[in-house]
Amino acid sequence: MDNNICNRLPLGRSLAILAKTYYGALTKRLEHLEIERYYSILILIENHGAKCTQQFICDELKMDKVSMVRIVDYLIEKKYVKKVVNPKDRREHFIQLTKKAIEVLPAIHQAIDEVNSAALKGIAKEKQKELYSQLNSIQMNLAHLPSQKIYINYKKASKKV
Amino acid sequence: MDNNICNRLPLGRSLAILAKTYYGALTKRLEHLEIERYYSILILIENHGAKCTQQFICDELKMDKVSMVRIVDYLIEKKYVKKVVNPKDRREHFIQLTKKAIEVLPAIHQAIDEVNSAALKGIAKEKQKELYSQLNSIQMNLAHLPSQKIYINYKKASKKV
DNA sequence: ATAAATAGTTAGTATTATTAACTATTAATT
DNA sequence: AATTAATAGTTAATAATACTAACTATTTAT
Repeated sequence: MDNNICNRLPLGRSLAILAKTYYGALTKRLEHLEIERYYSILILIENHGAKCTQQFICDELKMDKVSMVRIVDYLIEKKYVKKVVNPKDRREHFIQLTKKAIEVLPAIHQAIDEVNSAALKGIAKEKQKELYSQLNSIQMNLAHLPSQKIYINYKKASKKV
Repeated sequence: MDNNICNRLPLGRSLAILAKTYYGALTKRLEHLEIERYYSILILIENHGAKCTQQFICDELKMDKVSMVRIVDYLIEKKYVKKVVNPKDRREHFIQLTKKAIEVLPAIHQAIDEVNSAALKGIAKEKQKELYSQLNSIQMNLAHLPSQKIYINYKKASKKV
């Protein structure tokens, strides 16, 4: 049997395992901050600026908006973000970083850098870039893949009708 | 802002999104089979043979054994697997494929092949191998990563003590 | 013979995802 | 201008999954 995890399992399963292992390592480094797994949200807002609506965050992180309500509530309770109604469109709420979040972000980046460089150890810098671009390309390829059910092709012999 | 998902988000988050997208595509192709996301288990057993214990499956798929109890129950209910007590060690139960599972596996493989080739479109065969080997190496690197909490390095100026 | 370890199970809890129904607001249509 | 659609966010209910602890049965180690 092949000892490469990607050959033993469906690609998506391998990716899920990687993601879980990565999250475990990262979350342990940051669990005392009480941001759970929500550092991605802080980083998203950090990158995108003061105009992140909940819907935007859901779209970027491929999460559903119902779950996002509670996550944002949690982050507000922990004082990492605040909600600001968009005066131009009062349906939208901008989720913005607080002073506390800004203070904490360097530690988050440090943890991510540590785990990233541990994860990518042994992979040359150019290869890392190539890997990132391949992963991005996979995501793009899958994002709008039409779905068609696959049916079982029973052999006539095994079907006694 | 960089438009590559891996540069916008922590690597683990990008991988989780990829995994989710992949699973979505695959599950839609197979949802009528009522194996939920458990085709990985069938494939694992297919590869490893008749001596897969629940614990082995958990170790391979990085799942916890408590959840595995219910999943195996579900797969038994749907007649995809059966439980056989290991006569050499009666604590262990081998999880084995049924005739139904064996009949269904070609359809699962076809679906995986379809989604894989869609996902990897535009990536040359040798590059695919390289990608798989990089993903495997990331998993190995992360698997036994020691964890150390990262603390916030407050500037003296911002701390009025 | 006893203690420790392992495989699996059950119960309880927490997290997350999913669906549907809802409010408030904005945009589109007649 | 009035009505209808659509959008952002919320709430409630349900289902899936993960995690912890406590438990049984069995095997291994002392």
